[in-house]
This record gives sequence, structure tokens and C-alpha cells, in this order.
Amino acid sequence: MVELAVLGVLREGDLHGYELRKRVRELLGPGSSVSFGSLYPALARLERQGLVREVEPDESGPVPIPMTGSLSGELAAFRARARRRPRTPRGARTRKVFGLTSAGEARLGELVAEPGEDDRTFAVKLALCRWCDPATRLALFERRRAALAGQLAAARSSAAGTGGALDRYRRSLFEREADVTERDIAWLDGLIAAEQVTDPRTPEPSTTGGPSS
Amino acid sequence: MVELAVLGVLREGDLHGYELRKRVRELLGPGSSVSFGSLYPALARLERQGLVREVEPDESGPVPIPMTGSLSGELAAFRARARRRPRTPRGARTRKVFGLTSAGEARLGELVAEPGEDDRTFAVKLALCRWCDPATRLALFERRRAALAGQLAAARSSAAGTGGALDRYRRSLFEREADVTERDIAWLDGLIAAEQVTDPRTPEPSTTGGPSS
DNA sequence: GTCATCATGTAAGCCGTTACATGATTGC
DNA sequence: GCAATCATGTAACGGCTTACATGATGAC
Repeated sequence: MVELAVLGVLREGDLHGYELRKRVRELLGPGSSVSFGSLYPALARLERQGLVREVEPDESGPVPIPMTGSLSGELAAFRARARRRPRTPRGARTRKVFGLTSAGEARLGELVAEPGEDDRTFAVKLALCRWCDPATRLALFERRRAALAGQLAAARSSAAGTGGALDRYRRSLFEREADVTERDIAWLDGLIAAEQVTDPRTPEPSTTGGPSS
Repeated sequence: MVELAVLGVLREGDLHGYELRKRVRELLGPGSSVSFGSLYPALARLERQGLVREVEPDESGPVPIPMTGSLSGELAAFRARARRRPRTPRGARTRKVFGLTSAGEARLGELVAEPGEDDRTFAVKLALCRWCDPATRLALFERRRAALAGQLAAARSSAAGTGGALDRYRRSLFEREADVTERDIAWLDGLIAAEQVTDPRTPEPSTTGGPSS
């Protein structure tokens, strides 16, 4: 989970841990904390695995200034780096900027592709799936759709099994759950349809018009 | 989480661990497993705390026969108990039926009342809130409503902050999230309204006027 | 000089899972 | 006898959180 999120966020540009955490937090939405106590060890792990690598902060990169938003702290950190870290001297207490390696990119693709996503994992994958190939993406959507349809059917048969002997709170909970699931399925159908318009599973649109976007 | 679910399920009738697990699973819905490895230690813990107690299985209780549904296994277990466990001899490998103590009931009320519920915890509490007093229940609903409203507002301002620079997957995810949250708020409003019809917050509707929170 | 913020980590502990061990009983 | 199911646990392990330790810098 953390691994997926970190790789996904780094895919968009090099970042240091502190800023990375913010991005991960807003990626996962409210309620998912991702503390430093799990983020830094995760980064260390990923580095050992060769999926991320410490890089020199490039101010001319695709995400030009991964600044924190606070001018003062930002400047302070920059100066500190300029003075004490001309070239990753290890051990100094300043920023360590990480970037994805090619192995890391591949791993991200694998993580999105591998099945068995729950509610939250799916949301993260969806937020990241722009980076993976259309087939993987479509498979993800259809896998999710099937899972939801299965859940819905199971829930309904289970409800039929108990014979409606639920108090009103549980009944309401049940109805809400079914409603949300139904809507989610419709939502996924929309995503799938959009996917097939942009990428009609024929990777070479030789005769067709422009791919838009 | 497990504690809450176990106490809640036992509130409806005495059960042994194996059956308890099934009930907890269907209470938490699909995707939440609650393995034996966490259930049995939890039961032991609750017993040490005096919140549950081993009881003799009463076939004349409010939930008459907490049978597993499998006739063969059920009969087998019954016979085993009849032969080897005339009166909880401890250590034999047969059923141990647990029931809630009065302390356990009180604890259940506390757990539902204490704030800080996430998505899943709220669902469990809602499924269980029939057992707690109307004021606690109403507080739960309103707390949840406020939390969702806050989330929605935060998400919207955050979306405005990024300036709409999201790819279509993230945008869709965002829209879905907002939609679900809005519907949930409306749903909670319905629950709250229903609550106030049944219990208009004035336990003694004699002299006092409107509480008008 | 003190406080807040940025920044990186380590240590202890909680909570839960998987995998394993044990054992009774039924049905084949 | 063997497999499946019911039934109760223990052990090892993993992931994530909280709390702590460290330290730089700018603002007041």
C-alpha cells in the first residue's frame, strides 16, 4: 500500500520524504495518515530494492519546483543544502531527494496490474493508472467491476437468507451499501466505455482519426 | 474493532467462537476477514477483563439454537459436549460458549459512544446501535454527519487549490468521492430525522420547550 | 534565545494475519 | 482408514502508529 503510493507519487517527479508524505496523504484522501514512521522505512526498503534512488534535486525537471509552499523553510533548506550537501555526503540532516529508477517504474506497473485490490487500494491504483498501459488499465477496471458485482449478488442473497429479520438500522445500512455498489458499477461502466473510446483495444489506429487527448 | 464486533454480536445471544466468527464476518461485510488468530485471543482478553464469560449453552435462550447450519457437525459437537462436557471441565476440545456480562454490555455502550470512527467502524456501530440509548445513537449520527461534511468541504477546497490540474482518472475519482459523500450526508439526515420522530430528544416531554441544538 | 516549521530517522508497541498444531466426529 | 468439517488455540511475522531523538533555519 505505502509502496504503491510512494512509487506512484515519485512517478510524477523527484521528491524528498517530507514533501512526499504530503502528496501521499492527498492521494489517499482524508483518513489515511501514512506517518513518517512508515514512510521513511518504506523509502529505505525501496532504495535497498533498487526501485528508488537518491538523486540531485533538479530545478529544471518536469515538476519544476517541488517546494513545500512555505517560502522561509524552503529557502532555509535550500541554503543548507547548498552549504552542506554539494554532493550527497550522507549523514547530514538535510533533504534527501528520491527519484524512481527504471526498475521502480516497472514495479509500479506490476503493482497496478496484480489483482486483489480492496476499496482503498483500487482508489490508489485508479489515481495512478494513467502511468500504465491501456490493457492493464482496462483489466483493472473490469476486475473491479466483477468484484463489485459479485459482492452485490452475495450481499443480496445473504439478505434474502436472513429473511428480512434485520432491525431498521441494519436494513438502512444494507440498502445504502447496495445503492453505493450499484452506482459504483455504473461508474465503472462509464470508465470502461471511455477507455474503449480512447483506446479501442486496437493499438494501431491506422485508418481512424486522431487519438484526441 | 474486533472487540466492538464481538461484544455486539454476543449482545444478541450466547455463542461459541467458531459461530461467532461467522456472525462477525457477515456483520463486517465482505472483505473483512477476522481470522481465528485474532478472534480467540480477543475472546480470551475479553474474558480476562470480565466483559464476557463462559456460559452453559442454553437451548431455551432468546436465540434458541445458535446452530451452525450443518446438521452433521452440529450433532457431532452436541454429542461430544453431552459426553465430555457435562459442566465446563476446561481443557477438553469442545465448544466453549460465551455470553456477555453486564460489564460487557456497559463496555459495548461505551465503545459505540466514544468518538473517532472511520468508515468501517461507523458501519459496525450503526449495525449495533440498536442496543444503546437514543441519545448516544443520535450523537453518533450527528458526529458522523459533521465528519463527512468536513471531509467534503476539505476535499472541495483542496480540489480548488490544485486548479483542476488532474488527469481524468483522478477527476473521476474525485467526483465519485464527492457524490458518495453527499449522498451519505443525505442518508444520515434521513436517519437523524427518523430518530427524532421516534425519540424527540426530550425524554420527558412535559414542560420543556424546544431544545433547538 | 526561543519558538515554529522543515526534515530525517529510530524504538516500542498494537493489531491483525498466515501458518501451524491439535483433536473430535461424520460420511464415504 | 481417510477426507471434510467443526472447533480451539499458539507462534511467527508484518505493517503501521505513536512517541521519541536529532538537528537546521527563520521569525519574533
